[in-house]
Formats: sequence, C-alpha cells, structure tokens
Amino acid sequence: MSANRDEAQALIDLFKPLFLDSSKTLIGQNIKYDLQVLKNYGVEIKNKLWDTMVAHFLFMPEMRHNMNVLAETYLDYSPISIEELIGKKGKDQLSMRDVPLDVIKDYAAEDADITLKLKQAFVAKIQESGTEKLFHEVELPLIEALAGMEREGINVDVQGLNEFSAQLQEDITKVDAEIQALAGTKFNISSPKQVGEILFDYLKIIEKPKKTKTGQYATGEDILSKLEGKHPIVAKILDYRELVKLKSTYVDTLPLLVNEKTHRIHTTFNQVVAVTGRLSSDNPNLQNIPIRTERGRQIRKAFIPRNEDYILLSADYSQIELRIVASISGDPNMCEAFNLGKDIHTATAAKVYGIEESEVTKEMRYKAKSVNFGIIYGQGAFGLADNLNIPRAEAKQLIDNYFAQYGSIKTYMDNEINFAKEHGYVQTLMGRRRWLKDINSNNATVRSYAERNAINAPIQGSAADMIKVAMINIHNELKGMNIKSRMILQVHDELVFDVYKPELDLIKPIIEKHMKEALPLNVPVEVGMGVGVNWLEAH
DNA sequence: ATAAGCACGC
DNA sequence: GACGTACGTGCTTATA
Repeated sequence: MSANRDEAQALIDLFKPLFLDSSKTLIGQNIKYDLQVLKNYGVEIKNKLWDTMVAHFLFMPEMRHNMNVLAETYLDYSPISIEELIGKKGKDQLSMRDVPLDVIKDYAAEDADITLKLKQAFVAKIQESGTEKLFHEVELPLIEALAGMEREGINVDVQGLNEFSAQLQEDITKVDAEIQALAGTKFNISSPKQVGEILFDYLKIIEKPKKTKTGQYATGEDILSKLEGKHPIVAKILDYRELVKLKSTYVDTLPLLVNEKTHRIHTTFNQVVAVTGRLSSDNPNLQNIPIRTERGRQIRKAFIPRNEDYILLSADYSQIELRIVASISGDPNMCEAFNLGKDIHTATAAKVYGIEESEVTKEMRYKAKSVNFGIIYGQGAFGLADNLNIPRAEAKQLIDNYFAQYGSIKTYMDNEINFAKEHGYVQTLMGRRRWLKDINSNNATVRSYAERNAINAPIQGSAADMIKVAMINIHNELKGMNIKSRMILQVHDELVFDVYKPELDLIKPIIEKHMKEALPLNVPVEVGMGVGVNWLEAH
C-alpha cells in the first residue's frame, strides 16, 4: 500500500513543532530540496541550517558531493542506494511515496544517521580549510534565498514563443533548401561530421582543414566564420546552426517547462557545481538565455513580469571581474581608470597604443577589450591572435604593451601562481579555496591549465562571493519589509527582480546599496539598473 | 547509455 | 612540434 498526500501531511504535522523551533539546527544533505518539499506541505522551517553537501563543496569543491560518495569516502560505509528502492532513473522509476513504509524506514533512518555522522566529520574540515565564515555567513544563508527564487519562478509569454517557433521553422526549411542547393547534394546539416565532409571532402573549399582531437573535421563557429569568404554555403550553415539552436534549446523547450499550477518556469540553482563558487542553473538553464543576436533577443523578450501590476528590474555589476583584478593587484593605472569612472576598454586601448583616449578607434577598443578578457582567463598570445584573427606577433606586442602599462597585474598573476605552487590552492577575497593539484606537474600542458586556473579562480570566485553576499542581504531586507516584489534570477553578475510597480522606487536604492556594498574593493563598484515589460527591455 | 561536437550565457 | 581562454547546461548525432 502506498501513502497518500493526507497521510504524508499528517506525518509532517507531527514533526512541525521541531521545524519551527529556531533554537534547533536542521542538518541535511542538500537542504534546499527539503525546504521546498516541506514548504509544499505548508511548513516554513525556522531552524538554523547545516548542509553537509554545501560544507563538502567548500573544502573539496572539485569532488562529487552526493551522499553515497561522501559516506564511502569519509565514513567508509556504503549506504542503501536509492536505486534499490525506486529503481533506475527512467520511465519505470517509482516515487518515494510508492515504497512501503517498512521498506522505506531502514533507508530513511540510515540516511539521517549518515548525514549526522558526516556533519560531525565535516565541522573540523571546514575549520581546517578556513571556510567557516564563508560557510556560515554566505553559503548557508544563501540556501534560503535560492529556495525563494526557485519557488517564485518567472513568467514567460508562451504564445509569443509558439509564434516564434513557427517562424523559425519556416526559416529553417528555407535555409535547409538553400544549403542543399548550394551543396548540390542532400545531407544532414545538424551533423557536424556530414557538414565537415561536404565542406572539405566534397566541395573542398580550402586546402588544409582543421581537425578535432578525434580526427573529424572541425566545423565550429570560430572556424567557419573565418571561412565565410570561401563559399556562400558557409554563412548559410552558420545561419542554420543559429536557427536550430534557438528553436530546439529555447523556443520549443521553455513552454514545456511551465509549471501547471504556478504557470511559471522554475529553474534549480545549483550551489555545489561550479568549482569557482559560481552558481549554475538547470532544468531549464536560465543563465544562458540568448542576447547576442537579434533572433536570440526575441527569446529574452518572452520573459515577462507575473502580471500587469509588475515590472522586471535588472541590476548588473559593471566590469566586476576587472574591478576585482584592479583591487586585488592594486595596479595604479587600472585603479585610476576605475576611480575616474572611465570606460575601461577605451582607457586600456589608450595605454596600450600610447595615445589619447580621444584618438582610440573602435578597432583599438575592440582589441583592448579582448586583451582585458584574455587577462582574466590567463590567455596567451596564441589565443589572442586566434580570437582577434591577427598575426601572432601583433598579439604578442599587444600583451607586452599591456603588461608594460599594467605592471602590477603581471605581478598579481605571478603571485597567484607562486602561491598555488607553495600551498596547493588559491583563494578568493572571502577565503573560498580551489585546489590545484597539477600546479607543479612536469607536463607543460597540464601545468599551464592549472596556472590559468590559479589566475582565474580568485577573480571569478571573488565576484561570486560578492554577488552572493548581495543576494543574502537583499533577500533578507525585502523579506523584512513584507512587500510583494521578489528577486527571481541570478546570472553571475546580474540580479533580476519581479517588481510590484508601486514598490519600484522603494526597492531600487536598496538593491543598488546591497550590491555596491557587498564586499569592499579599492575601486568604485558600479551597478547598472533598468526596468521593462520584459527581460530584454530591462537589461 | 555515453561521447563528441556544437552553441548559448557570463 | 604540440599546446595554447575561465565557468557552466543542453541540444543532436553517432556509436556501443
């Protein structure tokens, strides 16, 4: 026999007083999930939280964090697997509610026991890793904010998406026919293998095509965009790829994920996936909604406020990662540019080319921007040359000039690598660690990869620390105000709010303040804000 | 099922 | 001579 909802509710009600006792600590593995389930049964947990999964992420971010792995690693014990109860993932998988009580009780008791034992083991690990403050003041309080955002969800214009889908299908059919005509033969344009064979074996548009590591012809966007002049079919293939991508990943998929009860889309924000400390978003991923191309922007337009009394507000950090680089390195030239409120890429171009800012051309700014981004990622001359499609020598010159002007940034990069070599890890402004076991490897490729991580992880991770602090403070202040407006999305350097129109003027300065003051930097922090009847307009 | 290749975001 | 930009999610094709 299986328990029904009323029986489940009755059981939960028995435990309710415990969940409402704010002096008690609720220990769990992935507590955000439990928070959501209990909320579905009307229970708002008031306990302090202690999450074993999140704890493990802080002292071992690059490992897996599921409970079976943790139990085996730290308790030397293999628990009853969930698959033994409900079957393998797939269509035949049962719900936990279908499992008889006398079977589930052993699993449940063991689950609770293991979680408690893991917590006891992890307290010291958190202390040893120096992440106690980050854990208690950032990651644990963030759980509640994330749960709230997931629960709110975001409204989407399903009809608009469906109309766009029909239009995309027409365009795809047309481009498909044009490509087959240009090729003079039929093939599947969605197959990179077939595209490569058509371009390089059949049409032979160039002499020496690049190959992937498996020996197949490489036909990625970066390769094909450089071959657009070789044959008219190339641009059509890129066009086809864009259309099919937008249709299959977004336009046709998002409507299927609209919740029947709430009529909104509810993503899951993952707190323990990105090793640098960033969040990730899945089912659906709302952190990669298109914005770059005109057709992509049509999709962003479909994200709308919950009703006509609301408006979307987007608040995003301006150049946060470069500001963090400037702040950590203390580089006088880069700090000065930010202190004077300059456009950082124009200022960089002026420095690198040794000219006045008024003399900087679009192309110079574009190149300087590319160097600035390359710095954040630890890119070398080869990568910059490839990216900008310029000669290696010119790329090297750009980078040499860059470090001549921003000398302290070079020092910062060397310092991070040396720190990693000595300690085996690097850390963010809030002490979040990333272990780099390959930093002393004899294999140059492997070692270089670790060195790039040594440079990038503190930058990307500090930006993640910063927006997380802002999210907690914003969530708490809005909650205390008892208002209708809600924080609903985070996209790494951007927060999106579904704002009750009468509250807009009230909450704007609150959001701006908490974002600016999340972490003190040695340069100003700027936040751009916009509102609109859809996400595109708000951006 | 899993890997490869590709494309979307920051 | 090879390698060469950080972090993600998710689609389709191709192969096991």
